[in-house]
Amino acid sequence: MNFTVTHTDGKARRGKLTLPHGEVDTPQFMPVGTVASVKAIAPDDLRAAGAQIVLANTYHLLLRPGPELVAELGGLHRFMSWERNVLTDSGGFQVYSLAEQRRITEEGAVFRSHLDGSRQELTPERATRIQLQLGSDILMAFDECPPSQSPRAYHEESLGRTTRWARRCKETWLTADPARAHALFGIVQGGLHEDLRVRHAQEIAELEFPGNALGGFSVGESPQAMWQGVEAAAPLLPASRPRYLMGVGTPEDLLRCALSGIDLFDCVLPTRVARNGLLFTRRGRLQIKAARYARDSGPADPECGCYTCRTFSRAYLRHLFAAQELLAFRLNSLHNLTFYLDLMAGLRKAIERGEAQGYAGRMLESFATGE
RNA sequence: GGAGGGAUGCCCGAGCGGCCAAAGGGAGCAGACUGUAAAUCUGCCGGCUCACGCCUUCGAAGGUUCGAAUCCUUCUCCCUCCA
Repeated sequence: MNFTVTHTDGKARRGKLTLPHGEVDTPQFMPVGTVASVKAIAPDDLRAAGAQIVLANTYHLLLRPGPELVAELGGLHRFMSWERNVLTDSGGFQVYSLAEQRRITEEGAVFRSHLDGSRQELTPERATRIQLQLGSDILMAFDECPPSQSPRAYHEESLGRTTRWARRCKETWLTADPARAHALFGIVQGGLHEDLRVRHAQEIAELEFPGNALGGFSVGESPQAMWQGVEAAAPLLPASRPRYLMGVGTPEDLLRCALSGIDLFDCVLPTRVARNGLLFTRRGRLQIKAARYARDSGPADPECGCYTCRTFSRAYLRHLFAAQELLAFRLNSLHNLTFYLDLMAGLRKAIERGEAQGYAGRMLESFATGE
């Protein structure tokens, strides 16, 4: 893996990340394909939207279809017919999202499968090996992601463990992948406690991962608190390596956090809300199911060049959604992903020209106009 | 022609003397969604009112009762069976 920052503009960075399955221009957004599929979207659509890397999930693929099967069929890329890059989350987020059915020990986390109730265990070693089996381009360290409102004492306890887990992930990675064909990213936690973030960022930086991530944001705190936390934490991550803000966020979040020096983002938001009838546009959020669009012959976003906006009216998209037609999921998802990826592309250009602030400001203002 | 069953809010459908402006669905309307347990969830959904509350509703008309969607009478319409 190679990462080069080609331009900086304030704290914002324009970079190029070279991975086994192609280059990734940063700042970049990674669509989420948890179970080796970006819901409702085929690889053709992903390419058309401009995606360079997608995210998949260790926990989900462990349960089904199993890493051995994926490996047997040639790895994740071949299995899902996606020849560009894949980042896999370690299952650390499921430590948070499946809190009621899991137990954490020093060794790792024991889950109750949400599919069949069976007992599943993820340890740093196992999570790392599974990601290597999947053939991921970027593996994530196995971490614990506590809710932001957890007591400080809990965060402290958790951080120590996450660091020890990170060390174990690294050892497993270096042993199993001595050539470092796959990259492993460390994850910095610490909630909204700035001193804890500082401490943990140091611990993780010392392990010298090829890239680093901020975890534990957008897990219950206000957007303002998140922006502030990210602004403070981003500079703590080594400047020469990619910085990945996990699980964030809204278009506004991406702009603000990229200005703070974040290079990579992922979020289920654009695809999930697409399936619930919400479209992101340059004029803000558009509830496509709203009655006011029943006779609207215009495109969802007049400035968008995606297949959905080039081809269909708001009235038709509203009809598809109301009729629960499956095409609605694809068209809405394709649009939202295109919007996110275009937003990042625009920001990259702006950084190159030293106009990142202006670009972000104009976009944020535009989002607020509505319609 | 005879016997029985039924008519409830936009639709379907519970209710069978007071706790009923009336369960539950659906439709409609509005909103939420941030490393996906999500084609999920939440709220509103007779009228007036910010609200307390008031008004008008359960096929129609009349009656019984302190009180009726619920009981009685007549009428209208629908369904099933027999001829």
